[in-house]
Amino acid sequence: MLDIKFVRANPALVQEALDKRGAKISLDDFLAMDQKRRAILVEVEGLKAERNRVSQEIARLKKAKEDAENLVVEMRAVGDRIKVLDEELAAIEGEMENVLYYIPNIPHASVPVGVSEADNPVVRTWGTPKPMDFTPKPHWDLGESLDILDFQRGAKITGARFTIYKGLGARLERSIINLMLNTHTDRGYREILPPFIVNRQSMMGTGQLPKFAEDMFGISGTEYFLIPTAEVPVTNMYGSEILDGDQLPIHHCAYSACFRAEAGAAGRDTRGLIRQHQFNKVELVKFTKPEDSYAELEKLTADAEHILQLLELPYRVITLCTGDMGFSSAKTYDIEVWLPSFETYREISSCSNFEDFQARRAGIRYRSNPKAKPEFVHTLNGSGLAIGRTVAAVLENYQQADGSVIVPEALRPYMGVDVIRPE
RNA sequence: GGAGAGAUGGCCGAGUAGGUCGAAGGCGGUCGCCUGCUAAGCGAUUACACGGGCUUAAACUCGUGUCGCGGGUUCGAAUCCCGCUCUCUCCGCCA
Repeated sequence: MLDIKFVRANPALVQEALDKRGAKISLDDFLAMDQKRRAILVEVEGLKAERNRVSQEIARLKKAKEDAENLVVEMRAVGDRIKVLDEELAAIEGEMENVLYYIPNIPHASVPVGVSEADNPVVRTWGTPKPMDFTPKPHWDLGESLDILDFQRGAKITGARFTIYKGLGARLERSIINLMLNTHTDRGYREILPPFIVNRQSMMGTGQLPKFAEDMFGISGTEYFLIPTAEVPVTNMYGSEILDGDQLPIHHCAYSACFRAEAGAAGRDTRGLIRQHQFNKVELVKFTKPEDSYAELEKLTADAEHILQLLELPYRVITLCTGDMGFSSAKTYDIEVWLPSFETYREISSCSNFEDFQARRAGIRYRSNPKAKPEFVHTLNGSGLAIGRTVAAVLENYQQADGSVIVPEALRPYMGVDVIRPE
């Protein structure tokens, strides 16, 4: 959510930012509502001030056993008028809030202007795909022939885009989770295991709601939602709090299952682990002072990359252009891992600086010193990494001509085996 | 799930036969004083949001709102009424 004072003071700048994003929102109506709101506020507050003053006068008169009936009658009328104005005010504030909640973040000045993923520049590339003297199989074929992934039965017990991991497949998923959590905690992130279900307010806080309700799994009969990412519970942990400046930066890592309805994505990546309604992810979340957030974004991205380096998986980093960025983000790097069967790089992590966009929605503030006024923190997060896609990348990049898969060095202590063969 | 108790400022804790209470007192914090150092002591100060005025801005100042959340009664609500949420205790159930 943007600062209404900032919007008021810089309407042209905000409008330009919205246009660059391709957001079809006009601020004119909003600014007109803002003006009306303040006019009503001035009137109603004046009336309330009068009522407060006269009410004290009534108290004084009654104590002195004098007649106050005239004033009471007068204030009754004032009270009626206040009630009417308060209702008008609530209506207009509701409308404004509704607009404000649907306005995306303003892109950082360093974000390239563009309309689609085709305009995302590559920042750097790490590693080179291993040459293969055979045709690489897609991970779903490998998973099925090794009997470690079961898409058929996953669909039977739940539905499409739900997968069962078996044997060393389950072990691989768990090993990757542990490798990531151990690595990140060693590098200064405090581990969190959050609830996988959150309330509506948390979903508002990080920006999934109200705009993207159709992408979420809500729990019928309740106001609860399955989390689409650990970002939601972990970021909202400090909602409505004022932190001490010396607590910052806060670095958290968190494993969670993630649940996404992604109604609009049907038809893409229908096979394999790439696009599931339920997947596992280790998330990195940071709370920083505003002046540090962009340096922290670089470090966070590097921490996510570090996992791919440990696994020796080739990847590249791209900057999302203005037209391709997520709703809440001010700047996003995507990390894309090489998938041989796709003959391309696919997203495995998304690292974003939200600046104060989420902090304002969720009410996460800090004091730079004990006497300072509270300011909004900056929040950042990134996948560190998506587990299912990492499994896919490991299977595909480490496959051999005979259909077996070599276990990457870094995972062997967790896996207990060097090679995955049909059992 | 059933029964009961509770929710006040950073923390503890007063305040309910409605009236000058944003809220006593204590602790903690900050600033100043004092003091070989430390400890102790003395004084002052110490919520947040929104809006008006002033201003480049801040500071300042005025006002409004906030005593879990939302609504109601009333000239006036921390105090009365209704709904909700959360916490605690006991019972039941349960991994």
